[in-house]
Amino acid sequence: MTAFLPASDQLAVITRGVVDNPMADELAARLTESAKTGVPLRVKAGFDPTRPDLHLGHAVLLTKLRQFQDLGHKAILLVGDFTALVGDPTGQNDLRPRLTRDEVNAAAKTYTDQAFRILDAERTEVRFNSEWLGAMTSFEFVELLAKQTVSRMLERNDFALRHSEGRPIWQHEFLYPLLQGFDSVALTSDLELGGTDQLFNLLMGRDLQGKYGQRGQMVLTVPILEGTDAKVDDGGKVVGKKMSKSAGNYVGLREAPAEMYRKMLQIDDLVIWRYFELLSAKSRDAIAELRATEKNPMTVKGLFAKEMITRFHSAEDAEQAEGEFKRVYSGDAVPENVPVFEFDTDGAGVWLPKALATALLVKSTSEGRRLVEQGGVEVDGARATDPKATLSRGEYLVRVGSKQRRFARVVVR
RNA sequence: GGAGGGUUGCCCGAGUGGCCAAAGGGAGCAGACUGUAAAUCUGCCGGCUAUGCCUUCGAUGGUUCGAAUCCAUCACCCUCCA
Repeated sequence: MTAFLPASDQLAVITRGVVDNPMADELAARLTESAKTGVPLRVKAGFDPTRPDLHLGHAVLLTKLRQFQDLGHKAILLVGDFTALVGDPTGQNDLRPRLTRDEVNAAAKTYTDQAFRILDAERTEVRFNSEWLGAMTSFEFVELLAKQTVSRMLERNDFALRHSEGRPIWQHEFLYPLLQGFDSVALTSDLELGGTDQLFNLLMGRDLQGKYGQRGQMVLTVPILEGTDAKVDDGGKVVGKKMSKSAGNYVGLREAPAEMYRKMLQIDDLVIWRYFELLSAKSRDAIAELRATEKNPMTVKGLFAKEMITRFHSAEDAEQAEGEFKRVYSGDAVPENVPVFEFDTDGAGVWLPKALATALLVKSTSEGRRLVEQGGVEVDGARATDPKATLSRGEYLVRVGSKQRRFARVVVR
């Protein structure tokens, strides 16, 4: 039997960074109850495996789940392999492309590994919702549909918005909240965590559980992390799209340390505090003190980047990433592991834009040509200016851009 | 089932027979400036070893010397009526 901390101590941890805690009283009561009986709460958090990579945005939620785990509660990681096929309309105002079974399986496969960079694998219950949703009969399915009204579904913000603007709402999108809610029934969940955009779906779970004769789950929502391209407006508020791979403003949990470091250092000076608040293990007081004393934004971002890389890789990787970044960006040094591309031309040479495209530094020879014309290309440290230039037999170090600084070694024979 | 409106490049959105690879805005990229960021200014922003060629304006056919623009059919979306 697990020994639980007093409910008040647990609450202090649990409520940090939480946005919505609509059943605060019930939560306190049930923590007390659980501490008394020694029965842990079943805490559910789910992700749909729509993309093969988890990123820092997911880490916010997983970190919260980990906290429950560390308090002795049962963490349930739900992999929405069935719901991924349906597609949650959340966040997008229009239909998102449907995924194939293969895409979902591929994503689900790498998924739990990544989650376990944050969760303790030993103590996590991993479940896939195809287990029950895939096994449902048509009759059971209709029973589920009969538990909710259309008008209630239309209360959901993005449905209401689309409905009023005359944009399409598809039947399968409409179903999504019911399916997610049914997961809570199948798992007899006591509490579900989700992003703020999930509030409707989470409450749907509570509602459905009641209709299936269960004690309805409590819900907590955590903030949606803005992407690395977010800004701070005049009022000091962080504004920006949520972090997502499709928006290209993410830091993936599986990314190489050097890449993570670069991305995190390029976060806006003020936005970095948002990241600290949502992801750092530092206490709020420690963060406030840092903010008051450390005025160099580069130092602040470096601290954050190192903390994250240490968590997802190792302390050693974090040191290396920092060293590499300083060499490459602050000095003129070349990163390690520059990809090498060889061209066999019988001495004829390679047209520079062609070489750039082949080395994947640019998308097309047209783009390569443009970048040369704009002075964005260096060969062996000297700016290339002639878009018609040809690299003759030899070995070259080619660099494109200064923000991204893509490098390649080009060997011409 | 009926009537009407719509489908343009990454996104929004002009364009109703040649001057359209297609206005404008946003996003993005490069340069200058920098601290890696922001702001600002400048340039680019379908492909092709290129003063030209090829592909693109929902799809397919057609009219025409010539179509994103006209016609036909199809698909999809929206609105109103039933």
